[in-house]
Amino acid sequence: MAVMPRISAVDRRAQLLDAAWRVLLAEGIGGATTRAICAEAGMPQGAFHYCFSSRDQLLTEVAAVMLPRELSAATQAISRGGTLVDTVHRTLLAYWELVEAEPRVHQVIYEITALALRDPALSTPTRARYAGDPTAVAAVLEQIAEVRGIVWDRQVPVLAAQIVAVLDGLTLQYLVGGDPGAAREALLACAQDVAGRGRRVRRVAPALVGAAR
Amino acid sequence: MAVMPRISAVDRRAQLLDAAWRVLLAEGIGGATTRAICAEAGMPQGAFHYCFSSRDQLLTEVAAVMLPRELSAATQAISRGGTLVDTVHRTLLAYWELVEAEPRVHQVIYEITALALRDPALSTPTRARYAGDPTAVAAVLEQIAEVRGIVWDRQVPVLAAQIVAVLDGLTLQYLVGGDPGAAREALLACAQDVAGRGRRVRRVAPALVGAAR
DNA sequence: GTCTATAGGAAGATAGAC
DNA sequence: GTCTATCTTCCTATAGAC
Repeated sequence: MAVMPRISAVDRRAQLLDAAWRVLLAEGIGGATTRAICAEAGMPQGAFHYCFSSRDQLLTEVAAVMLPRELSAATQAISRGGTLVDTVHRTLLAYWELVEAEPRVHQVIYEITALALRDPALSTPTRARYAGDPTAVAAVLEQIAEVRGIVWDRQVPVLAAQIVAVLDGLTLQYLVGGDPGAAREALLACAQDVAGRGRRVRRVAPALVGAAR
Repeated sequence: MAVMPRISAVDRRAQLLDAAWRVLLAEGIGGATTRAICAEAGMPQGAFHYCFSSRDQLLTEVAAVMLPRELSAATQAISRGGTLVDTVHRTLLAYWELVEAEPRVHQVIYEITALALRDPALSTPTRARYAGDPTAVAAVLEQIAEVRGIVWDRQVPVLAAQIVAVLDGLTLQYLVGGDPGAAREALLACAQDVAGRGRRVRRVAPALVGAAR
């Protein structure tokens, strides 16, 4: 067995956070023991508590870093072309492709969420995520409205809550059932429903104002 | 310490399943150890493996019994009065009231679901639930269509998947955020969307015309 | 057939060596 | 300041007593 080189605690922290994420993806929360994480990081288990005061603290930090990454890619996918349905649909799909590309990431998010409901230490980053997602989606909706010259005829936070719920629910269905086709159909249907709530307000041509209603 | 009375294995099984459910509700999956369950059932831990071959087996049986109970109450709430939106809304609310009344039950369902994604033994009852819910919802939709004399202008399985996703997602949001108001608003919005997919095909009796739509 | 003492292992954490 | 041998605890499961 090789002799352990002396490594600063801050470096070890980074290595452990990295290793923890890999273990979480591969083994889930149940498998993310301090021993497994240290093994993945190539260091003895005892080193763990030199960097983190507890397993809980590490999980909390992992959650704080990883949970917010989820939506960022999807919220940049707003495009101008096509119908309103297309625009909404493409935005939803941008998120969905993240789910299909990395289902494990979302699986871990659910595991962390479930754990956070029992463990006060984890609840802060989790609550932040569940408060942040609807807010981010609401921002996207506002952006779409701005770009397309429409208003939503439903309270935007309610619309956002609905969308987040559908995405979360479909993700869960997909993780359990593994049928991406069903999810994509539901996603299109959702896009149609959402687009159905858009009302034109910006003048395109005077003649259209009356027809738009 | 009291002497243990001799009890048949089948009776102990029932007691353990009962106790397991209570422990699951109170402590979650993580706290549902064989020891905790036996303590709750008032029997020594060693008795456990006389009735179940493993902790996994007990959890599987609990899941098989408990998961299907969830929707049954909600699917009996179809009423005829009011608009189509009202009918759909009341049906969704019937389910939602179960969530608000017993959030812990749904929390445990998510925990079992998350565990099942890692543990093949638990996947059977869980998959059954995730396949069964959309089917049950689809049946309710067919029933509503029949009662109201409409057809859905979207594939019923897709509509059902959407509804189940919204309910699952809102439940998760509610468990994390604890805001029933937000969920109820989103539920009403969902009911409006669903009702928007109903197309009248049968002429309703004159007396009902005023009340309908 | 019913029950229990005990094995056997893995977890998180720490005291103290270098 | 960096690292590791060891402690305590709590788990599931079994071998064998009644």
